[in-house]
Amino acid sequence: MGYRETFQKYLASEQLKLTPQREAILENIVATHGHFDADDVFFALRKQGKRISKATVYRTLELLTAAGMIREVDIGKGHRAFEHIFGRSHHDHLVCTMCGKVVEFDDPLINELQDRVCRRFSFRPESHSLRIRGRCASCLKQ
Amino acid sequence: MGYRETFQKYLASEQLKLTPQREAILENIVATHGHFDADDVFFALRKQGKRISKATVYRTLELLTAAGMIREVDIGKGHRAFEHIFGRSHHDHLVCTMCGKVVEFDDPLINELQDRVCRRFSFRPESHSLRIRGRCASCLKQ
DNA sequence: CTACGTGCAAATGGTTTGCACATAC
DNA sequence: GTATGTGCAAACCATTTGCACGTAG
Repeated sequence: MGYRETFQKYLASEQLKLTPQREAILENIVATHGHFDADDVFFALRKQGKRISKATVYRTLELLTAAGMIREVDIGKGHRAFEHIFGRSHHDHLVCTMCGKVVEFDDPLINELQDRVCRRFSFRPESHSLRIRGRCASCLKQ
Repeated sequence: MGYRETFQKYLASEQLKLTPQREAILENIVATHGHFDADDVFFALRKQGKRISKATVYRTLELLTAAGMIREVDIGKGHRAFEHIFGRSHHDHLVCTMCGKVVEFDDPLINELQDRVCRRFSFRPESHSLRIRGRCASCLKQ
């Protein structure tokens, strides 16, 4: 099932409507590699000449999160950033403290750890977010 | 070396002064178990009858972070939270998505994972923050 | 038709800043 | 004495909200 259908289905299930704005925001997000924030989406659509407001962008990001189509990531900035989830496997982030470069990685050890910790404290795991900070190779050279 | 000395030493090294406000903030923080934010510190000191402003609290939290005496933690709220580091070993957080309860844990696997990932991408690790979200035992019962 | 959605502008709320006065060193 | 620090109020800035108008279903 494509992302348009997924969104459409979610909207229908909540008695919500599919509007040109919501479609445009979704298309923009799917085309985005890596992270984005509300401003990115807003300005990208404005540049395309779309009629859109920031309020709508914020409201739609909320919907897409609820629909499980995007997820909030914390890279450690002052404002919220997201990434889309379609066809993307789980991953965590490695962030360079000098240049800000973000590398995505996936290591099975994290699941083992998550399960072990949850067992220990009788939690039922839902998700995790791991951010490793360090200095990347090229910054180390300087 | 006690925390007062550590702070004093840091301040001196930066040509900064030790003021009653900075002392009071530090004392309050050290006495705090778990997480706190700027407001917590501000109101606690006001309640003690101390003369203090939020601006000073924010400025001092900045200093204490730079001094490596407190660290910002992200529990996933809309605002910044901190925890003090004195005599506390490293740990990560398990957060209940229903009641908000936060459990601290430490599992050596995380270091292994951090090293492995950093080796793979040629980073020099500095720190990490891991947050596992799930449902705690008592919320599961309901 | 009518409930839901939108843009706009104003409100929010945590955090930061400019400034005149106060004070640690 | 003088550089630094403080409180206050105003400024900031991302995000949220109220409202009158627009529109998908």
